[in-house]
Amino acid sequence: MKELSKTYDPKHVEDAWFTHWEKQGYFHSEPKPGKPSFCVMIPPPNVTGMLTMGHVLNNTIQDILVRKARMEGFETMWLPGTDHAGIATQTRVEKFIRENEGKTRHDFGREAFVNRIWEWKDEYGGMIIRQLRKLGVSCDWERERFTLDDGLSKAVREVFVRLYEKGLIYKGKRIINWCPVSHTALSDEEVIHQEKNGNLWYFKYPVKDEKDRYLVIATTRPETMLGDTAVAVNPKDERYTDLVGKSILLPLADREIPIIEDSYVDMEFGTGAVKITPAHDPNDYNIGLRHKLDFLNIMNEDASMNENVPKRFIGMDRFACRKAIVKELKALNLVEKIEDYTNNIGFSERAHVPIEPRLSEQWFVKMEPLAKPALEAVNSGKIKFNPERWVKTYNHWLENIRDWCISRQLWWGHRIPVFSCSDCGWESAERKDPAVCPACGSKNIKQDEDVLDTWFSSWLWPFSTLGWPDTNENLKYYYPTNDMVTAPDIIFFWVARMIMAGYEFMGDLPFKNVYFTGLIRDMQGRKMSKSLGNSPDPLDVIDQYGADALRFGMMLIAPKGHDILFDTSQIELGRNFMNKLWNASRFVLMNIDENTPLGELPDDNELETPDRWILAQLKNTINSVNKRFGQYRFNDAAKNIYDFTWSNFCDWYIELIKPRLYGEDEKKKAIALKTAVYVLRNIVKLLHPYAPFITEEIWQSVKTNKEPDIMVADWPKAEALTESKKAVKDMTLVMDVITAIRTIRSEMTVPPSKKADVLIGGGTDASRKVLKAQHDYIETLAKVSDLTIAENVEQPDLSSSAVVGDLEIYVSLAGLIDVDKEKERLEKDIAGFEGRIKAVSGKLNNQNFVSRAPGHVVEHERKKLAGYEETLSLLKENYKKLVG
RNA sequence: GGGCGUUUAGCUCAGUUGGUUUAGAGCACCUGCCUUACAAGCAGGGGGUCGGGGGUUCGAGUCCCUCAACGCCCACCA
Repeated sequence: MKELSKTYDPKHVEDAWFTHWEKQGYFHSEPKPGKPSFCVMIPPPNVTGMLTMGHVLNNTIQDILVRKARMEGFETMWLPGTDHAGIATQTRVEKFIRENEGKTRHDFGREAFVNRIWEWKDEYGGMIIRQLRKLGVSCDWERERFTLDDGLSKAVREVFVRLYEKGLIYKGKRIINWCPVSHTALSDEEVIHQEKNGNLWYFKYPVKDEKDRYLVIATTRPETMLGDTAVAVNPKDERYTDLVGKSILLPLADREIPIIEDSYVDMEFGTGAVKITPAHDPNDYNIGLRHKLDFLNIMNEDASMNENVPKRFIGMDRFACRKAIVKELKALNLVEKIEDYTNNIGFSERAHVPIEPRLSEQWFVKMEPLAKPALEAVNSGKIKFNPERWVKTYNHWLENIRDWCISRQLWWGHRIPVFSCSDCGWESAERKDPAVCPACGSKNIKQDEDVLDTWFSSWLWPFSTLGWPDTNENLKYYYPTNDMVTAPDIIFFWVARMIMAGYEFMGDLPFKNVYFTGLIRDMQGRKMSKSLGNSPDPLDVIDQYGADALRFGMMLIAPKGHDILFDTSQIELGRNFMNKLWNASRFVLMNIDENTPLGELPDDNELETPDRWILAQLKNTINSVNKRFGQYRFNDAAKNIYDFTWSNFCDWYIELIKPRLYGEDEKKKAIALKTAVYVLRNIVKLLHPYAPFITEEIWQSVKTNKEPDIMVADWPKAEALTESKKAVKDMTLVMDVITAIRTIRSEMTVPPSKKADVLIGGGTDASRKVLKAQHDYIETLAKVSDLTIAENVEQPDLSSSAVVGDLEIYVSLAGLIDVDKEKERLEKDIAGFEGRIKAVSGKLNNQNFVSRAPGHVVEHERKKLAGYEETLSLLKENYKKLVG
């Protein structure tokens, strides 16, 4: 027997087990040809990241999948790692250096600065991985990877060169999304569109050689007017036909620009005349191309005005310049009106400032050829999405895919492996840095300055982490992986691209299932964010309630694929459950000794009805849990385990076996104990994926010496158990009777200390036989002093009555009966059954129902009605007796 | 402008292919209990007609249409 504290204290348990598991090597996996594998790749968190509730949800789900697979006998490998997160990390370290040393990255130069980031990474990076361990996640920690480590860098380079050689990577001068804070290009996916209240300014542009004639244009971005190189109208717009071909004298800039026609222009919007700024707007850029306009760049990298604008504006920030321009135009009486206007503004995902469309030379991946097999894989069901509805989103993006801007003007990342020769003009992507120009032998070669988008390494994650491009055992054994668990907000960034890369480079799918989690929000439905301060620190929650409670509580409130409104108080449910389980275990352990056989089921003929009942319920629970897992319904499976443990095992079964445990009959006691231990062993196994620590702790006390730790033990088998339909039916009756007596006692406020005499009459020979056989349980659980069960019983004078089916129950209440209360009770019951009878007979009186509904449904309703009527008549009889 | 999701008890949510009771759970609430596993607990109770409207069906919270509210995603109208 083991001494256990009255309240479960996770702190004393969790870290120790994690250390133990790691020491035992349970986390590690090696290919075992012949044995089925189960592999999950962690979505690598940013190396700068800290653990959030979102990570808790995501990684708990992965750990549940992985731990269950491990127990089911798969060779299970969950590969952890971090992402170098180009912009986020570089920005972070720049800030660090600025704050600590007052320097900028330019004070160091590229190489020294990158070295500083590596130093920073070694010291502060990957915090999140250490935090994840507190959660108990069972990653193969020996296989931790980093998107910028040597192996992955090799994969990135190989992929770049292959795509380059295939003609799928090209360099082009385009309008791209420019982040004026990070000074780099961004992909379309890194731009967040937000509706903002702004203005629509109507400016009067003077027409050249036409006195007092103006063309009024509407704009949301006055500052770009300094870069206008045309004004466009729709060719069908008769209002302006006579102006086409004429020129505008652009105010402030004092330039002459043409008035052109283009069908892109919407006649309905604004004035139907549009200022064209080809270097600062994607649409204007296209018009500029069509009409061979000048591309006048008027901004610096930080979105301040450059030397292409009149002197007084040079150096101004774009928004300051906007104000200045409006002011000057107003002074010139060239502002016709200003309207309120709501428009969509693109913000930089990382720096949270409006992006600036900028014309620059960048590298792109041609995506369309890659999209085809990726679309096919998901639509044919080879790769399954859970929930399935995300397929639509996925398809829409892939069907309208645009080329991917992969170059970033940063220092932290994989440098683009393109080299060029300044002597002969040779340029090529190379697997190895060339020493001299392969074309002319010159030493004047240099590498492209840019680095690659972070996602250019992430999209290779499922196979680059396994050693690709080198063929090896790991790749052969673990690829394709099984489940990918991620949030839907990176379906484009990552999921779609991984599928494309999987097919392009491995010729096969990267994973078989994708599970999209919901987002964690606060109780007001707001996203959790640092600035709102509404994101609890998971480590605090773990400290307060324990990792198991956090994991289980989180899973209980996380329905499949839906957002979660999270509040820390909800974790109390998890904590309470852990404590409940702990105490149930304590109870069992207090009663067993060294001689109690563990893991054995008593002989079938020795079992009593409650034993058969709990084992049948256990069977149902195992089956149901397995089914829910198959559907990725982790919350439902958690609920199954919770209900079985709390309601069936604790509330009923433990109470039911107390008479045997406290009785004199050693054999009966042993059978009850064996069964209880058996059930408890299965409970902790079922719960282990959710709550690894407490289940391991309890398991140690109920496992045999030969059995391994729970983390590597066998998953419960439902086949080992029988359905025992009769036992379930009988116990249901017994429990109903007990509940009915308890209800009377409670409503009549009989003190728990006071036992009452109970008479049960009516029913069938069979049902009375069942009750007689189980009378001990009724007496104990309903606190009955004298129990009489007979076909005909006489209602005692001072008693309260209830009806269970066709059984009448009388609880003797001498001195406690309150006639008014009793009347009220019976009236309520009678009304209840009258309501039911009305509903059912309504159905049965409907000829259409009787003739058209399936026979078994009608039959069922008939049986219901008969039962209700019997109950009702008994209730009425009792009521009559009561009121005289 | 397109697409998606949500709307069930005071709160947070279940309700899987339409037919087991008059729709369930946790929290909150009310009553009674420190009953030797557990007061982070035990026993009992009250509370919703399932966003509005229409339809299909013998039968709908569960399918269809429509309206409304909230939320999310995508989209180059200045």
